[in-house]
Amino acid sequence: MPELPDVEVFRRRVGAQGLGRRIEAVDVRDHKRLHHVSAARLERELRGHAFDAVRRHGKVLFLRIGGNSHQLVLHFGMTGAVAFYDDPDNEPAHARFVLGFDDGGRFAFDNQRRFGWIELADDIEGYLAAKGIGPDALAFDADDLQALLAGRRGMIKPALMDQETIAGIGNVYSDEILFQAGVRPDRRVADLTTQEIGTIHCQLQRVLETAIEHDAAPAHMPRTWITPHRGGDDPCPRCGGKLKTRRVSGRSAWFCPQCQQ
DNA sequence: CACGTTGTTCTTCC
DNA sequence: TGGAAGAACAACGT
Repeated sequence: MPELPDVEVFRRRVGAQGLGRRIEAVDVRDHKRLHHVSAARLERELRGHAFDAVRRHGKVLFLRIGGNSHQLVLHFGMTGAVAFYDDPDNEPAHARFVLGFDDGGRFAFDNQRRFGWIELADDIEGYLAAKGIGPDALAFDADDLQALLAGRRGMIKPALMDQETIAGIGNVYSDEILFQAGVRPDRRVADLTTQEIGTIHCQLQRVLETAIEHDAAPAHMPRTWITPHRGGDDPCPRCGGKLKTRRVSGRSAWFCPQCQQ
């Protein structure tokens, strides 16, 4: 489920392998992935150009098209990745959008469950403003978080997941942040102390940065994390007690009732 | 085969 | 009132 760490890994992949390569073929395999842009327009804007910059904001990836300075916008929904490959046999199984470079290499937007989308934007700031997407989760301090959460009446987990409040955190990492911070997902934001919000901010940074260092692969996360134990009968990695799951705001939250208050 | 997963949209509710 | 939460939706592999 591509959240901020996953998309950051994709950003680095594009930065390392996707810049400066001239695009000569544009292959839209699934037209329903295109939002507010036709395949013809996309082909016209991409062909003959190369990406010259790549940025991430929250869960959204922006590839700047050199020459016209438009942004190719990628959102992955709940599944997906970007892939570079030379041998067509190495194409990912669910490539919905494929670019061919003039050096023979290819780029694929892989999106098994087709909840992702592709757009074209004039500029990043305008796109984020139009979508109402809030500040990136790695771009603010504890005081900012305090301000972002001020006046909220709901629970902390959905607040962390609200992309208009904070961009980049989804179901899995919100649980991990709250587990590390020792705060239950269903705690009311209004009842949190300044110190608890400070702890949440600290863990938010640490969890996301650590996840990026581990290539956002759940199996590679520290054993002291709850993420690798989601969905199973594993005991709490911290106290050995029984983990609990509960629907919070329509999502399954996993937490430890002993370690989290 | 019901489930789980995301963002969006609509509805319900305090 | 309006902010939150919930339900439905779109897709598909397990």
